[in-house]
Amino acid sequence: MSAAPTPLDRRQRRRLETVEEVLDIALDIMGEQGVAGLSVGEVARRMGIRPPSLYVYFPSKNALYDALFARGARSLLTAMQQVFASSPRAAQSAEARLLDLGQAFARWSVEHQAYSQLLFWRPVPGFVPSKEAYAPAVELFAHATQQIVDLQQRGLLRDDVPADDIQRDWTILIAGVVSQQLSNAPEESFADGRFSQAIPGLVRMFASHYATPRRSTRRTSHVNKH
Amino acid sequence: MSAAPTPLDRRQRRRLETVEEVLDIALDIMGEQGVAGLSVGEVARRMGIRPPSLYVYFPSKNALYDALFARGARSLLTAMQQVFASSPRAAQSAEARLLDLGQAFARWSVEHQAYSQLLFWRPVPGFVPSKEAYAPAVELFAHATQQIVDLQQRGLLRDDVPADDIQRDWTILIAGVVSQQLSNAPEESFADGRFSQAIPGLVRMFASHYATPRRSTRRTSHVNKH
DNA sequence: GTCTATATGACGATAGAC
DNA sequence: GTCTATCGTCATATAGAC
Repeated sequence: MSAAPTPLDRRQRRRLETVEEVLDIALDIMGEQGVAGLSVGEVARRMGIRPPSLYVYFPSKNALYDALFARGARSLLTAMQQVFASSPRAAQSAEARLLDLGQAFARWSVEHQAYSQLLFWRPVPGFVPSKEAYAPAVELFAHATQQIVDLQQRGLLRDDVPADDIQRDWTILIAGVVSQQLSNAPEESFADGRFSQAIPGLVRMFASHYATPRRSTRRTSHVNKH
Repeated sequence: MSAAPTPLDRRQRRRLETVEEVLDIALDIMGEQGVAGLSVGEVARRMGIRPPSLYVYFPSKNALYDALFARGARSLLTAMQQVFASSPRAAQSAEARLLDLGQAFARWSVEHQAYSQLLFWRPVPGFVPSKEAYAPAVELFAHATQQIVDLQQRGLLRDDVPADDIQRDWTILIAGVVSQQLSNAPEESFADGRFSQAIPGLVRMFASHYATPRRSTRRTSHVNKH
């Protein structure tokens, strides 16, 4: 649908290039001033044009935010799909698999902080992402659910707990790492970050907690969580 | 120092009342429009005065944010001190104690979302809280460290892992719950929230992971976390 | 078709009258 | 302590040059 086979003429190609340039510059500004610090005038200033000219490409500032949201969501989805596709059905433990997934997510978040804040928090008053911009995030969530189900079906995660519940706790864990790192140590790299370094230990804790119980082991109930 | 014994005269008392009214209204606006959506003009409008009149009480919009930050941090500290002081040295398990602490923190965060966003995230471009405004948060962090150390000294948490490391993982867990709830389900109450309801299970996982190991149990290493 | 020039109304902030 | 008047900047809209 969106991948139209019709070749783009010069004008359309030039227009797309300009749109990309606007988005690149907007991303720079958000990185410097904070997500809510983006201003249309500043984008125009850096491009050497007047603010009204930008309205040829984006009908409003929120439309610009929406394009940035869509771009960020696609970037994150692409980054995670690398991991989803890696070592398919390999004899990887739940812990190793979850570690790959969690680190990829946290790494992208730390290395794309402006996108992260726009995607995960609500920093811009009045801006709500459109359904189209949000679509890659929905797809990513579905892929992540499937990863949990896969691990359950391979007997690497307990299957007497709904995948949704495991995923909820998993997202809490990773969101916590990202939230703490971005809030308290945004200048630390992923490799050096105090909070990103906690991921292996946390994943080990998580994988142990949701491991398939050994047969005939009397376990403390997981039922009364609700 | 700050609790001056000098009685306030009428003028000073009236001034403080006005300051409190400004802060109350500002909090309302942040709740409706988002933290970055606060505007000096809107505060003045709701008070029935002109915007310049507010500059008698706050020299800038960021000073207003700073007062709100300080107020929020004091409110959170007070809420948590209720829990710190409760059942002192009681024969409470680590899990029960951590559950009380985590739920109190998350409850306050969910029930004071505007403060939470201001305190935990960075939604206002150019605003950095002053040292004085930040002080209650520093004190809260120190209290929380002491809670971990207490549990270690009472033999309820393993003491072969630095309290700082345990606290880091603990803050990640609670920050994750709060972050997910505020981002994805801000309208759900603490009691009904999909993410706040995950706290008991997560605390059980956490308390088990950091429980004092039974004697002569060969355990998977906690050392190679660094 | 894409830009410039220009205008409107809101914002944060300041100066000075009362 | 509150006001009016004012400034510079912002997002946004429109008219018209090329």
